[in-house]
This record gives sequence, structure tokens and C-alpha cells, in this order.
Amino acid sequence: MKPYDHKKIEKKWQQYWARHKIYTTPDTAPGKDNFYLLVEFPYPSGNLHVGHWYAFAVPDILARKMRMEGKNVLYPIGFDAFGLPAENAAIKHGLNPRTWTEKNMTYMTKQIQSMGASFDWSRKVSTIDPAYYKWTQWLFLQLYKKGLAYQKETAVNWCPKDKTVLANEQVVNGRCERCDSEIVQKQMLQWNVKITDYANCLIDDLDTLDWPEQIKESQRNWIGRSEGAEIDFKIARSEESVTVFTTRADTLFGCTYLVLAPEHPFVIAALKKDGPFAGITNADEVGKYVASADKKTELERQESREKTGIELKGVKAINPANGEAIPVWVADYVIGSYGTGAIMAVPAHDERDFEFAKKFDLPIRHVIAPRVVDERNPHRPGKDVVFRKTILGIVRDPATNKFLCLRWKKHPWTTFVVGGVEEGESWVEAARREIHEETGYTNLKLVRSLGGPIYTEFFAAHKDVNRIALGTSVLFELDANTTREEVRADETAAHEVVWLDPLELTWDRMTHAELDIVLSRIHSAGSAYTGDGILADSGEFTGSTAEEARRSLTQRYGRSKTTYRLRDWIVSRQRYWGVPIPIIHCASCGTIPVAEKDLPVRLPAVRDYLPDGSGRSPLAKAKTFVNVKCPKCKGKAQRETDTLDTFVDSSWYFLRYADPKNKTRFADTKKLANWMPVDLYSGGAEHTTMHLLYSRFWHKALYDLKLVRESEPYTHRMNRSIILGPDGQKMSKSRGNVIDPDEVVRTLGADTVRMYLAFIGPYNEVSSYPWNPDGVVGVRRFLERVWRAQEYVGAKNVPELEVPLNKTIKKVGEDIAAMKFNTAIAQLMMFLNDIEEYKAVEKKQWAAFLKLLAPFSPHMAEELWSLSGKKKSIHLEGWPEYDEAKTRDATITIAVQINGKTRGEARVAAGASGEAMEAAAKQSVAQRLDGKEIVRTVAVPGRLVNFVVKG
RNA sequence: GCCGGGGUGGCGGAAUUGGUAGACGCGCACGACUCAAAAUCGUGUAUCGCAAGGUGUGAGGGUUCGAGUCCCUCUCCCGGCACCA
Repeated sequence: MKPYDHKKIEKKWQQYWARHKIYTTPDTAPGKDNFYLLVEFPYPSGNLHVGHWYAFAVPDILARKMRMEGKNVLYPIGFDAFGLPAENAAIKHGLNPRTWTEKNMTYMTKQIQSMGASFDWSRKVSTIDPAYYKWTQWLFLQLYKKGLAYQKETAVNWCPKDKTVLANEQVVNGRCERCDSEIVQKQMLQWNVKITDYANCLIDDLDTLDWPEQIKESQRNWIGRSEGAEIDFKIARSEESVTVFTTRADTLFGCTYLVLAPEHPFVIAALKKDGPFAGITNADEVGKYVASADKKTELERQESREKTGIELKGVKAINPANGEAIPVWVADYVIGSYGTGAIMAVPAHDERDFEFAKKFDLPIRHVIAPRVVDERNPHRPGKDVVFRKTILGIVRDPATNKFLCLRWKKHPWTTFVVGGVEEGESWVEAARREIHEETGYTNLKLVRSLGGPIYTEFFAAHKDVNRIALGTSVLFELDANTTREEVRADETAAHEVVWLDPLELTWDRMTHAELDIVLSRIHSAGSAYTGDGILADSGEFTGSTAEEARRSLTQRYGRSKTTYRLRDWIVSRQRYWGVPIPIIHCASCGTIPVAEKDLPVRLPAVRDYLPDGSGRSPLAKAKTFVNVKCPKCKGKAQRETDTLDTFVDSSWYFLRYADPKNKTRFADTKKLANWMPVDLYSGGAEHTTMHLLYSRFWHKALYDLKLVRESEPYTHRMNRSIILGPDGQKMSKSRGNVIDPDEVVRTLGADTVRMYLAFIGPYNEVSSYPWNPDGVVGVRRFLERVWRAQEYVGAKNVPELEVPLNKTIKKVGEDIAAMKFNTAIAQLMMFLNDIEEYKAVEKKQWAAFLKLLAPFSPHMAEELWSLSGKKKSIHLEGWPEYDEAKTRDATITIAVQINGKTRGEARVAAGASGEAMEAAAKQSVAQRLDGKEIVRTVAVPGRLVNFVVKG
């Protein structure tokens, strides 16, 4: 037997497959269903890394298996060749980006081909090909004509190092996603596309997709839908009003001031003594504040959360619910770009407003009472419901840190001082009165009211009524002025005064839930209650639930409104290496799209493509490119010089694969119908809220333009894991832990690398796996054992292998379909172990085994196939079938348990009856059962027998 | 803080969806071959214990004849969002 020479074998078969074009995929194949397996196309960065292998060589296993099963599988590849990384590298090496990129593509194509993946290279696309970007431009113009692409001057993210604008999605924690520079905000005129028009269906349609929950949830978070209301606040002495967005319309009666973002148009106007707030008396100070807020970078805003702000003096707004005139503030905790850029502040029920109100001493009004139901004493049906305002008088002795309590003589409980609030009495007055009446203490020092009322429902047995108590607690302390007077005899008869630690309270007249709230309020300096509950002090709405009130108050004082965190996608980039935006600016005719016949607008070769930081693309310096005739008036006009974000290129590349050479359309409708939607899209988790979201939006826009037939591009999506260095850290040159796949392929072979990566862990779960050099060698060892097993082939009769083989065919098929390549390989290893054990395998059994191996190690399988005398490629063979009956052993081992603990084993026939199993089981644990009474026997066919015994 | 995912040997990971926990591989130990080493092959390898026998799937509780799997409480790790009203 010749030794296993992977170099020779892999080269030989890669050439053979290319020569015979066995992976060229027809648009349709008679009698075969189409299956579209997509992987994210790579940047031509110059070198293939292990991640590329993991991304391309492992899904290839599925592609190959499905082909053998009789599917017409499209597994295409291309290059996402425009963009910053390529351009920056080109600048660094002093080359033209095109030369550099094309050289990389040539080199990487060879590298990818060394994987032995079944890509259909005849469908290769490259985004820098004018025949491709012609259609990128065309599609952009379709969006433009539909009003989905527009130019707007807004505050944008500017990367000072890359000297270009970035989309929100490309800014991570205030830094550039690519170069990690701190992003600054700039006011610039930019091309946007209206992804926000699709925010709703981008969220809703997630429900229709068979995607991992994690990806869906990330997209939902990113889009950030929030349902609430817009409410108009009239401005005093003005006809105009400020519109706020809130999700808590139920707290409207608790709104004690308004806050506008520093960027709010009314604020900007007020600084110029204009607009509804023209009457402010402190414009200078407000101006200073706005300027300082403006200067803050995104990072500074995130780092310092200290509340700052300034009141607009001399103006008031009117709370529409209670008609109260309330102050108006400007603060940068309100963001101009979200909602309406203005909020109604409800400090009692919003943590940020609370913090702000504390700092600037603004009033806090409680309007939502937490609802507590006494579960031991619930309302009884048929009894009257009596509503009562109650007060809880809490007195702390600072010397001992104990609390004044009453121990009741007739009841087994201890309580704080509790009583009703009388007509016209304030909470504090009521509390003082009750404490005085019941304990004699007077002249107590008021500490504070404890954060608004609590709504408690219970059955008051002593009064035989269902009680609803709206209880407010007030905290006092003993101090030098405090005196104690005589208490009435009936009070002393009812209870005695004790000083207790709150933990010692045994309070049966109140729930623990309520007590918890009160205690936490005693111990914290106060906080906002942001939960739901029952409305208090809210006029006619008092008593309704927060949920009802959100609806009714919205209806009365505002209107329902849904807002999104998602911003429109800024697609213009001030860089050279991208698709020119096909627009002409004419001084008299305005913005004119380039006519279809003039597409593509070619990216000109220029000498100087370095960005100069002026905020204009290097293309602006290419005079012959810029200066054109206006298509409309034939006057002087200029081309748009910004280029498109590369995420535009990649938003439709999967459509081009269906018809990559079409000259008259981005892809033929019929050919699109053959392949779309993508059946399975495998890619990296880093694209979840970028490429994956952009391309869903783009596709939906094309769907509305009737250019594609489905509203979602990808039926099934899976995120791939990450391969780490051998040290368990992310591979990086500086750490010196980078594995060069070319080198491993040289020493161990492509088949080994493919199979190792498939074996490293389940492919359909997101995780990270360290590259284990010993593990790769282990896989190589397996392949060499396969190679040596040739010597056993040709045995005449090996029935012992029949069940293992059928099991293996079943398991490998199922596991590949589920993307659990690791367990499929484990099963192949087990079968090889069996062959080695018997030192024999029939030709037919060997052939089936090779077919199972073919998707994983296509070269070796092909070589062994050909060595066994076959002429046709193994990859054109059918997937082996199994006989269900032969996947089960004739005799099986069952577990024997006593009281659920495994105590022995028994051998029984596969189809053994319960009685037969029991009998065999009983025998195997006879000693342990001796003298014990079997109370119950559980027999699970094919699994186990469990004896439940006593004694 | 909110939302999503997860925690199993020394390591990567298995476990037919409630039925013998640790498949398969790596590593390690011992043995065979060898002057020796490598390669290869064989045996063993959750843990405590000489053994009988215990104990074990992040922690604690519950349901069940039986729990890695279901329920409750907590904890830690990963990911998304976060001054978003």
C-alpha cells in the first residue's frame, strides 16, 4: 500500500474537479430541487486565515452531502472588494487600491481553492467590477426615485482617522468600528436611506423567520421599538406647544417640569430671541450651556452621567392634565434625535427625572401607588369595598436605631402606628396626630414622607369589609424637642409601646410586600417608583390601573405614537475606494439622477486618492470626473463625489449569484425565482445588526419596488463560532498566536484541516473554540487509519458490520443536516473502530463508508474511491441509504435500577416484552432485592427496568 | 438596569428531548515493538475508597419510580441594548 500523500492527492483531485466542472451549478436540474447555501463573501484583505476556512470549508460539507442526496445546490463565492480596509492597506503600501485589491483576489482565490470546497466559481461576483456596481448604482437610484434615498444635513459620526462619515452601526462605544478612533459629531450633508420606514416590519417579520432567537433579539434591541404617546404642552403666553414623547402617559399628573434637548429647535430659536420661548430672560446662560453640551463627544456623554441642565427662565408650560404652569428646562440627558427631543419629567416615577429633580430641587409628585394584595387576607366576594386613606407613622430612635411599634393585646401582631387620614388633614398632620393619640409622643422631628402612597387590598375582618387602603408613610425621629404625654386609657388597654428592630416585626395586618416597600424606603434616600400600580392624585383617573390610564390619558391629552432607536442609514462615504453615487448636482435643476443608459458611473483612476479631511471625497479633486453637463438643462453641473458605504454593495450580492453575468438587469426574474430566498445563510455574529439588518431592509425595499418576489431574503440564518488561538485568546499578530492555515494544509493536508474544524464543536451554536494543534494531529491520525483500512477491504462476509454501518449512515446523515458535524465525525470514527476490530470490511460496506466520508474529506474519499476501482467521481454518487430495521441490535443491554439508582445491567432481546425485561432484570439484581418488598416496577422498553422497593 | 444565550472530567465536547452522565477526540498513565526515540498498536483514565460502597452535570430547593434535561430561588460567564423618556 502506498503511503497517504495528501499533497499529491489533493492537487490531483482539485485539478480533476475543475477540469470536469463538477461543481458548476445549473439554474435548474431536471428532477432536482434547488437549494441555496450562502456564506458571507470575504474582503480581499490579502491572506486567508483560519476563520475563512471555518466559514467556507465547513458549510461545504453540507453542500456536498445535499448534492449527493439529489439536490441542485448553489454554493457560490465572490469578493466584497470595495471599502476602507483595502483602501487603507493600499495607501500604506503606496499602491493603487485596484491593483492591490485585484492582486489579493487572485492570491486568495488560489487559497480558497486549496480547501477543496465545492464553490461554483463560474458565478463568482466582485463588487469592484463595473458590471456589478452598475447595478449597485441602479438599485440605489430605484430607491432614490421611490423617495427612499435622500440628502440631509444632520449631525453625523465622523472618524477623524479614516476621514469619513460612519453609520450608527459602525460606531461601537463611541469609537470607529474599524480603527478604534474616537468618533466626533459633525454637521454634514449626507446621503441617507430610509431604513426607519421599515423599522416596524423589520421587527414584525422576524417572527416569520426560522432564525436563532439570539439574532432576532439583537435586531429587536437595535431597532428599539417603543410604544407610547405624544402629548402637547401649551406654552404659557404663546399659541404654540411643546410636543413630548412618553411611554408613561399614566404619570401625566405627576409631571412637574419639561426638559428639552439642547438641540431642540425651540431652544436654538430661543437663543436668537425667536420662537415660542423668545421671552426667556437668561439666554446668555442657556447659550453657554447649549454650547458646552454640543462640544461633548459621544464618549464623554456616556462616561459622565452626572445630570446637568439649565432652566429657561421667564417661560412656563402648562400641564394639560391639571392646568398647572410648570418650568421648562434644557438638559443633555434628553437626546435630540430620539422621540421629539423633549420629555415630560415625572421625577416620582422615572429614575433620571428623579435624579435631576433632586439635584435642582424640583417638585416630586407621586401619582402611581404600587398595588399590594394581601394574599393571606384577600378580598371576599360579596362584601362591601371600603376605601380609606391611611397613614403609617414611623418613628426612629437615632440612639438605638429602633422603631416605635405597637404590640397589640387582643391580637397576635405588632405594627407601626397606623390610622386614617381625616378630612382636610395632610399626611404629616395625620401621622403626628395618630402617633400622639396612640403613644403620647409629640414634637417629633420630621425626616421625610416615604415616597408616595401604597395601594393595599385586604379583607378587614374586624369591620367585615373589603378594604382598600391608600397608605402613605411618614418617617420621624426622636430629638431633643420630643416629649411624651399621657395616653388615653382605652389606647393603653389596646396595645403597649415597644421599640423594635424592623426585622422583628410580626405584622399580620399588612403584607410582607408592603412592609418590604416601606423598609426599603426607610433605608434608601428615596428613589423613583417606576413600576405599574394604581393612579393616585390624578383627578378623575385616580383609582384606575396604570395600564388603563396609559390608554385613557393618551386618548384625552395626546395621541399614540411609536418611536424607534434605529436611525436612517447614512450611506455616503468621503472615500475614494467605493461605488460612486450616481447623482449630478445642478445649480438650477437641483439633484438629478444619472440616466440608466449612462450607468455605470465609473470610478475614475486618480493619482491622489488620499482623503484630505476636508469632508469631501478625494474624487472631488478629479476635475474631469466632477464637471459634467446637467442632463436636464445642459448647463454646468457637478457629479456627486461621495461613494457608497460598502454595506450597500453587500446588501444585494446574493441576488447577483443567481445571474452573475446579466447585462440588462441586476438579475433575471426567473433565475431569481429559481434560487431566492436563500435557504441557509451562514456567517459571523458581528454582522447581526449591520449587514444582516441592512440587507433585510434593502430586500424589503426591492420587494416594495416589485423587483424581488419575497419580502425576506434569508429563510434560515445561523451564526458561526470563532476559532481562537491555541492559547484561548483571539488570534492576533501581536499575540503571536495566529495559525496559518496554508502551513497546516502543507504539513497535514486540506482534508485534515476541514475535518478538524468540523470536529471542534457543533457548528450551529455560537461559541468560541481554541485551535488545538494536538487535536488537528488527532484528526490526521484518523484519516491515516482510514487509509490503512484499505487492507481490510474485500472481505467476503462481515455481517457484524451491518448494524454499525446502518447506524452510521443514519446518524451521519441526520447530524450533517442539523449542522452537527462533530457528532457525525464521531460516528465515522466509531465505524472505523469496528472495521479495525474485525479486520475486515466488505467492498459494499467500504463504498458506503467512503460516501459518508466524502463531504468531510473530499480528496481522500475520491482517491480511495478511485483506488477501489471506481471510474465516476464519488461526489457525483448518491448518498447511501440505510435500512431502519438494521439500525437496531438484536440483543440490547438495559439498565436495572432500584429506586432510580442504576444497580446492574441485563441483556434482553431487542423487542423483549415488559415481563421478559423484568424477569431478566430481577435476576441481575437478585441479591440486592433479597428480603425487600417490590412496591412498583417501571419498565421502559429498550431502556431500563426500575424496581421501587421498601425496606 | 433591561433583553437573549449559556454553565457537564485536565481540555473540545456527547447524552435518542425525562430513562445506564461523560460517546468521539485530545491530553495523561502504564504496557508492547525499539539499543533508544518517534511513529504505531494495546490497556486504563469523573471523583472518594484497598474494597464493599458512596458522591457527582454552577449553588440551593421542588416535581417524579427516575432530573444534565421540567418548575422555583440564587450565582457566575458570554452576547445585544442602555441618560431612548
